[in-house]
Amino acid sequence: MPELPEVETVRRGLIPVLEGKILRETEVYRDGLRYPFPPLFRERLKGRKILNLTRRAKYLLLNLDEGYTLVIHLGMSGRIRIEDTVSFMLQKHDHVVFYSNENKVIAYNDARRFGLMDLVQTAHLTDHPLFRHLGPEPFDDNLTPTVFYELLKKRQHSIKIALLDQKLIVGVGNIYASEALWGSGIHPFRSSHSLTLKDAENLLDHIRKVLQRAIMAGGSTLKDHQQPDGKLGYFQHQFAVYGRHLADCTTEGCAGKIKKEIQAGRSTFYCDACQK
DNA sequence: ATATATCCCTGCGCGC
DNA sequence: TGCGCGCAGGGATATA
Repeated sequence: MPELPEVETVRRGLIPVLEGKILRETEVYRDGLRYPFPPLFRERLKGRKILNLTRRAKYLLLNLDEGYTLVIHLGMSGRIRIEDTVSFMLQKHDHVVFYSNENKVIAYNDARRFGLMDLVQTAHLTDHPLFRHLGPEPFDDNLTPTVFYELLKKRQHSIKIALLDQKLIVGVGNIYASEALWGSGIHPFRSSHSLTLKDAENLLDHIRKVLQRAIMAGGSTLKDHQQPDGKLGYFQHQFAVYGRHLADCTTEGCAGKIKKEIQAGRSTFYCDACQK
């Protein structure tokens, strides 16, 4: 499910369809997802112009006129698809459907309903309970290796668990945490505070590379996806370790096999031989 | 402040 | 083909 690159892919795919457009109508097919929809959700969205689409952590933000922001989180199974009004068919687990003034339909589909939507005042977004404690964006220039190192130093957790904590750094989920650690040659069970400045620099570099690569992959498949079925944000990745339990490690000269272990209830994939 | 367990819900793939 | 089971990429919350 969606980590930062998937949300970013969805955002980029929605821009041509939604930016500068009007939300003509919104239909909801249940009271809420993880949380109930806010009061007067449909009414307050009606007729709003979408100024632009941004992203914070794994949240997709539709910034509207009149000072509102529609906050969307895809949770574990949230998907967005684009269709034309004339051919639109409601599918199983379509919970929210937006109709634009240009006869496009944006359907939010979420089987597990771990996603969420909220409508908040743009000016107060950073005070929102879901946003208040978010850590730095991975691509933020202010997140230097030294800053990252200092953040990691404070944590008692293993480095893998620390990376999943959105208070430390946002956007990294279970897949890319394993991938970035493998790329850095850092063992997922090492304690966060044991990392040296050099380790932190190396890890930050690989987090950025892994996320960037995934965004590029999403972007390249986006064109294909957008044509017939309009589905955004899910595409085939090439993972080095994630889901490759017992397969050969692909590090050059490494004869190791990929291991899978549970950390804090989540699967971690790594290579014992080349991650230290 | 930080660490752990639990919960939200449905679908899918696997072994039998 | 069907059934039961374990597992799934997120994150809030309660509790210590």
